[in-house]
Amino acid sequence: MTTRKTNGKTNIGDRESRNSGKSKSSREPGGHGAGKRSHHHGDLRAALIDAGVDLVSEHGASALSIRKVAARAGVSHAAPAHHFATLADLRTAVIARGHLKFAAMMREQIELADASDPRAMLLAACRGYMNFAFQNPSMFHLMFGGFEKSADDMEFSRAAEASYEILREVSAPLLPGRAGPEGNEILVWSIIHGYVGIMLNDNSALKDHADRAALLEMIFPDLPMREPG
Amino acid sequence: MTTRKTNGKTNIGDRESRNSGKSKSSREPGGHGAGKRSHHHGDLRAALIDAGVDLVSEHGASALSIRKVAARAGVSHAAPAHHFATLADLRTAVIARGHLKFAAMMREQIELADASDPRAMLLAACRGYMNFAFQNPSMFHLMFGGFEKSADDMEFSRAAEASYEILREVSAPLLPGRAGPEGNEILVWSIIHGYVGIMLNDNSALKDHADRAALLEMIFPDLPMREPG
DNA sequence: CTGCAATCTTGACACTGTCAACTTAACCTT
DNA sequence: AAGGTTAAGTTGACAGTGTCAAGATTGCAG
Repeated sequence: MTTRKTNGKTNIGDRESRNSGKSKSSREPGGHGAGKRSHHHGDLRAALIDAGVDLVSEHGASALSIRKVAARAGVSHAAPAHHFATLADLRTAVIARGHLKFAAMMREQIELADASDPRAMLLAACRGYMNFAFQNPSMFHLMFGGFEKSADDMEFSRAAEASYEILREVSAPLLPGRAGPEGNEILVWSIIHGYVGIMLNDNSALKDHADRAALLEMIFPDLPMREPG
Repeated sequence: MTTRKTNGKTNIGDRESRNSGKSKSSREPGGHGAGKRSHHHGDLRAALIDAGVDLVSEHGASALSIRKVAARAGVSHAAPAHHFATLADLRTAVIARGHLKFAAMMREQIELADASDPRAMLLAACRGYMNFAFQNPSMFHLMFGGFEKSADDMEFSRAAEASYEILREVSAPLLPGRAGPEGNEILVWSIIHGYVGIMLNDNSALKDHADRAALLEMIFPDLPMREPG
């Protein structure tokens, strides 16, 4: 039986918030570089991604839908097709956006750390990793939960690569162990990725480890690192 | 434009494979224990889960659908409702089935290992873990990819707990390090879970590590273990 | 100013989960 | 055994989904 929502939210397609507040007649169609921002809507592609990010954050990874982002952006259900041919394309763009924030949150912590202390740098990156995952669990699931992505999205590829590059950087000072340089990088990566994945999967017994920042330091083994200098 | 399937498979609802081969009049309604196996169909609940497992294996974690498992079991689209009230319930049952195989594959490897060598036992469990994940990637995603589950499913809870118990067992001989006994258990778990998760997420550079069994031994740090006795 | 191409709209189709009402079959009571 | 209750199956409907097709609108290029 469980609980059922009888039929909430019938007011999906409320238009009228089309160009709210933005510049209406001062469109300044000049350069401005990357954005398409040409026709009716100000910048629909970006608005759809924004809506998608919110949607995922509010209702989970599998709540991302073409029709809902269209409604949120105030356009018809078929409008997104001109920017994202399939749902996977939209999803990939949203994931790319997620990777930007993911990388930003890691860099944020890294810049607070002592740059001359490789271990502090590594732990800082992992702290940023965890902060992102626990503050955006749905986005994390969307990014790493095995959803289909359009492989040819360059924006996504670059954003994802930027994230991985950070982990490569902080793993670089590790002295190669049995597994070689690449092996240690994978090790660090596996630990933090696996730890977060487990914690997000509501696994009862381990969930109540409140002080994750402290646990982070403890959970890492004594990886051999180069001397600072 | 990507590739599109014009409109394949219109023959969804082919009935006629209702009781194919099974005992038709010799239903033997006696004890036989757990199964409900009472009315029209032989054992619809199990058949639906079977179909669900196949469906996930063939078309991915998000291809699991009530109507498709119903069609595969040869019943109407609303028949599953009497066994699984919602899609999340069906999904949870399929995941429970996955955990059974997951645990079995770990135990399979453990029993091949030298029981007096704790490290061999731990590596064996992890080998089974990896075997399951790489042979059933879609099921792995379904199990750990953040899909909604019905929390009150006892069959699932027991199956999942059985899996975790195996990891606890093989982690037990670890000597407590900085993180304490529980910390080391989480560490082992994180490494294998994270490694598999990363490998399944087609992350370019690391994908071509062919010999995973060999890498498995290398990637583990030198965790302190009790002497065999 | 005329065409064109990009953008957005409406409409349709097949598919989905879920609910409601109905039919049927198995069991339980008398 | 007859009858009633209920579980297990059916058809039908509804809202919501991705996606395609065709028409309308807009801004820019010629």
